[in-house]
Amino acid sequence: MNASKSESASRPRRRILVTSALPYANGSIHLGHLVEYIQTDIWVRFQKMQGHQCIYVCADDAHGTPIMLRAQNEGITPEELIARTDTEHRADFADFGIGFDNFHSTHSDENRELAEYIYKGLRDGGHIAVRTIKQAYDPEKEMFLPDRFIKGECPRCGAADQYGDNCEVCGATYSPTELKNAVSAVSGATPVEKESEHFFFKLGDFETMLKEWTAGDHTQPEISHKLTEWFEAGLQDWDISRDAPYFGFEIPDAPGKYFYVWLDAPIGYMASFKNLCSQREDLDFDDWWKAGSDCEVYHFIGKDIAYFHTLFWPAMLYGAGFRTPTAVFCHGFLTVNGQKMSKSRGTFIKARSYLQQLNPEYLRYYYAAKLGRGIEDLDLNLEDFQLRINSDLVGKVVNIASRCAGFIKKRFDGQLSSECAEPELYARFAEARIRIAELYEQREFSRAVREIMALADQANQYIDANKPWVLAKEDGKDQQVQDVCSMGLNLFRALIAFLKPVLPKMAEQAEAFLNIEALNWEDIASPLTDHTINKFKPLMTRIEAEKIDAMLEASKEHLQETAATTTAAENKTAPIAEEIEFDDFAKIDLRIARIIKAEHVKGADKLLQLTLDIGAETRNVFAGIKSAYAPEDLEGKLTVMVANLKPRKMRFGVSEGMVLAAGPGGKDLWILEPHDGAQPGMKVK
RNA sequence: GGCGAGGUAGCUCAGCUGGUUAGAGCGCAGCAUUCAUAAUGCUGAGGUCGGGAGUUCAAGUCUCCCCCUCGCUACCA
Repeated sequence: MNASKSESASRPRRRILVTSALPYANGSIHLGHLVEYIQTDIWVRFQKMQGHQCIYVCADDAHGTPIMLRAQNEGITPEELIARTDTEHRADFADFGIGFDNFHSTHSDENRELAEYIYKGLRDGGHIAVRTIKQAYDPEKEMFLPDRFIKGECPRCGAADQYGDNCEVCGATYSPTELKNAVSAVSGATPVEKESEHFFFKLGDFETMLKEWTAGDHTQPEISHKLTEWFEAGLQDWDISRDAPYFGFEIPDAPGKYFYVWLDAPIGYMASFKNLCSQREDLDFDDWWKAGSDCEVYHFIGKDIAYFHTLFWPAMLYGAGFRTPTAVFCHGFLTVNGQKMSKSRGTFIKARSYLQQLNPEYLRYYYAAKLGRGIEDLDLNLEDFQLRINSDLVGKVVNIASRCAGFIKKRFDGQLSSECAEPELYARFAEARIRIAELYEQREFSRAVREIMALADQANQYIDANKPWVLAKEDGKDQQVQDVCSMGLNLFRALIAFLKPVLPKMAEQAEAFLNIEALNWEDIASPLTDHTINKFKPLMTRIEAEKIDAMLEASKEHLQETAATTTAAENKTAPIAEEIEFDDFAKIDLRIARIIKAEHVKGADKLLQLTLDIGAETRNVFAGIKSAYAPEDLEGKLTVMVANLKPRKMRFGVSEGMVLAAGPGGKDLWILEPHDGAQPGMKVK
């Protein structure tokens, strides 16, 4: 013990600030978010166990148009909305054992001050440009509309209900002004074009600095490749202002202009830390954030927001005279059972839905068992999840304590042997702490877990080879029984310490069982001897398949509610088109068609090629319904087509008409099907 | 289409700069065991390493072509 303390004291104590990306205050935390928070939390807990000063901060990302509008829809203020979300987020994180040192909000005084300070620094440095741009404007609501709040018909394919930037049906990209019959998704009014002055951050000013920074091992190799690509494409000015009304911070000396949410979001990392500094004597904000600080700053993020964190963010900090991040660590996305999370399959699982059925530490372990330092996507295979937890944690690790504790408690009154029976075996475990620590440090959690489980196997093999249950029946073997079981418990203690960053709650229970102080990494250097333990209680129970099923089922139900509400909202925002004469309608020749063949189109993302029988002839039609239908599900079915639509040459061939479908797009798309009795070729009127 | 990341036993994944019969865990089969939350131990069966061609004495590992998956991006009524 003493030796280990001096050893740890001899290493320099690092000062490390760690962040996870800020969750948006407009929605619930789900299992995808948790990959990042769990990854970060494990790393932070590991650093703390090493004796370093490691500070983990986060905050809700509370600004922006979606939050403003959602609050309006609910008839509450944005402040009320974000306060409610804050409570929910904090509870979810706490229940998953995410141990933030501080969780703050971007809608805070600290963040306002810092955002203004950074902005002024950039402005005074000549890095802000002002230009007038044209933008869609809702005259009724009197606000500028982000692209995703404008809906209309796709200028190319005519699909209804498409967003302002691209068509989900045909994939066309365009500007919102090109949409036909465009309406504001906010009020239903027709948007008009209006000019406005916007502020731009001149990212290009920082090209040299950024190239140096990104070359300096601050990002993973995969991201560094991506950055090269971005540099080649050229660094564009970044639009950082939005016009009132907007929920955010007003820009200094620019009434009616607000910081774009993505400007003040990363500043929220600093703001949260600053808020913590105000509560703690031992932390000095400038010490950590001044240029050239020797403290370390790490951002854990998803690969989708790498651009913000590896270009905008370092440039902003540098331009305003602050230090830049030590490193930005990206991770991949979560898939469930090998596919993107899906609401209809019930695999879009909220943190709370999980917690209602399962122990959060199961998920922490499973993620740890699959996380590495790369940016590959991580798959939560639920069957594998169940088997893995039951086998590794319950069957191997916890079982070691379970099979030793009874002997020690009953026959030796909870007393461990005064000497370590197998010093060589213990030394193997003790020495492993160096290797495992290095793996944690490198964020190679999956490798660390593999090492730990290999040790757990050794512990079980040891017990099996020495068979205390046999010795216990023989006279005069008491000492051996005590020695073997004490040894087993010491190996268990080491395993628990190794797993503690991953399983903090189970570690705490194990510490109570072993009757010891909170374990630190170096405690593993020597075993427990002459020590009294407490009664053993099961530390973890097996996962039952029913729990997983219940979680999926609950997540499915959840979808139905949200689907109903969004459909209602869309009906409201899609007004009936202009009145027409019967003659206008009669021009359209609609026919019953039988889909005699349906197949994928090579190279097309959204199209299916249909061969339609309309009685007298067959037609070749391309339909943008691949996202909603599999070809084999369509063949043989009847539907309705526009038979006299002028043939259109497409990249993949000529389309001789179109089939009719309803729905917003994506998976939610339904083609029309006549009642039984209709025959191919019949006219629809 | 471009760029990036992948495609290794039923499942989840290791395999660094090319070098003995391709590995682990889980699952499966058989045996042993009963201290332990039916947990543990031993043994075993499973792979032409996405496909093809090439470089090499030697390729899962390098080169080229193709197929598939995921992401970003563009295009496609």
